[in-house]
Amino acid sequence: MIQLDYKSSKPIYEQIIEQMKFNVMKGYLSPMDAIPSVRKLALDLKITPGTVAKAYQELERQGVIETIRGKGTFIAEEIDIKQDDAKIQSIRKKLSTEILELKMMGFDKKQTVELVKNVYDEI
Amino acid sequence: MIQLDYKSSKPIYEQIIEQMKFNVMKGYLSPMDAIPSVRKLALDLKITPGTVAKAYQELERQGVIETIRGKGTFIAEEIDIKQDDAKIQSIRKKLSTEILELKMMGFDKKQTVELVKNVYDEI
Amino acid sequence: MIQLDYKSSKPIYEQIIEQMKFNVMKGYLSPMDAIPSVRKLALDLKITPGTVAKAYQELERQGVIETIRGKGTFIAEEIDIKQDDAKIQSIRKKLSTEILELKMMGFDKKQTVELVKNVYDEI
Amino acid sequence: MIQLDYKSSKPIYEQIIEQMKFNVMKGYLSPMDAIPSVRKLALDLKITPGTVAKAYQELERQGVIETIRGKGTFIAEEIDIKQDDAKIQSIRKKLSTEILELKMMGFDKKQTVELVKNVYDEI
DNA sequence: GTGGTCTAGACCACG
DNA sequence: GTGGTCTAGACCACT
Repeated sequence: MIQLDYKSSKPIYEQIIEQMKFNVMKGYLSPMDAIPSVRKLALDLKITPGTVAKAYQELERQGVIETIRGKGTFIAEEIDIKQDDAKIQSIRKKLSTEILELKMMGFDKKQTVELVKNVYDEI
Repeated sequence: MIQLDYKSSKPIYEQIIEQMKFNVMKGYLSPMDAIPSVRKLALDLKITPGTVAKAYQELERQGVIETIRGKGTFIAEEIDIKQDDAKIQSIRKKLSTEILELKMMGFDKKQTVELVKNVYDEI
Repeated sequence: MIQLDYKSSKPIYEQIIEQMKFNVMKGYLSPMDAIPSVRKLALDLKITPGTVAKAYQELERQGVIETIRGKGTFIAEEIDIKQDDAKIQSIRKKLSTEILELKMMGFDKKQTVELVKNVYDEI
Repeated sequence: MIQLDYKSSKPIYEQIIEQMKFNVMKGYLSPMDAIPSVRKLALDLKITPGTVAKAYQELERQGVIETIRGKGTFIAEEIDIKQDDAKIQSIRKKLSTEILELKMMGFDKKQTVELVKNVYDEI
């Protein structure tokens, strides 16, 4: 369900956040589905519960999951992350960094768009 | 020439690297052009020389700039960053993260490509 | 009669307490009225009896309801919660937290009082 | 600067968040002012750095403070917490709980408003 | 020196 | 059993 890359410089809790979103996007997880408890996922991934808890809290803050006290954690009924202008600007800036790298490697506009289309389809 | 965002989570030295590359890409800096010394740029940006040095080292490693002893630092004569497969994979992974965010906000393929095209043209 | 919000961070038993008080305040429940047994309310709300029992215990402690052995549970004949200074201080502290949030969002005194008046009238 | 109530059921990190906001609201802390480092405040309050860090991260997320890597943490230049409708509803619900308690104690509308005015002025 | 992340435990309220 | 909070350490990147 979640594959961690321990060598990556990306924090573990961010990897969990991203892959949980990916699983929802791909339909592997549907609204109201239960997700593993903090402790269980921690055991599975061989990390400490605190790290999983941090990921879950951020996912809840973003409206992707919902926790019910004493019951467990579930995919949110309605996931609609509103198009926050500030957030789009932030993503745009990050995209800019990656696209600059591609351009420096000689990618032209068409090649870049092609790559983005492929990546989009994978999600 | 370089605009730093101290509040950004992106390290200062990475901001310098990225903007130096951007300046080359836009033609603001051409091969053989002199760039400020470590000390001068550090003074201009009001940061410690160590941070600038770190950026220059990485830029030299990537073949973007060249240091000529006793003369100073210059934009490299021939900047050709080879299309390293490992690097493309790394960029692809980062792009994937950003595009996932867009998709969760409701961006469809066409909107995403449109955004990427705009970003590409800005560089 | 009681509407639970399982996603809320407010404990279920506290939600029961609050809404029972609300029903009394609004006149939906009058002194000597019978209220559902622990088991029945638990069934209705699809929660465990223990949670309902905890709510009833606290309501009885506060003098809002009374249990008559063999007869059932009823709204208290005389509900008069005395103006305990310690309790007022406690409420004042909680109010302060919420009003601080409003003030940070730009609410001036008049707007804040207006909001409070509206809330008061709803109860 | 910060006074913790260790007996309170309110989490320590929330107490820090609230009091930091209070200090800003009262003008005890102004934009660009440095606030104690995570470690220093932890030492002062005799708690672990992790708890302070959690408070600071939430304050940053709310736009009250800004961290500059390797430099420290500062009150944000422009604190303007936007009037999020969802947030106002949430505060309204909490206010409702407190006002219900007051009403049960016999507070009439005028007394309630008076109390709120006093609390507002204290902030 | 700074904050960010993570570990390996613990206790608590809730259901 | 669930998540929430806290402790007491550690290592890391950045400045």
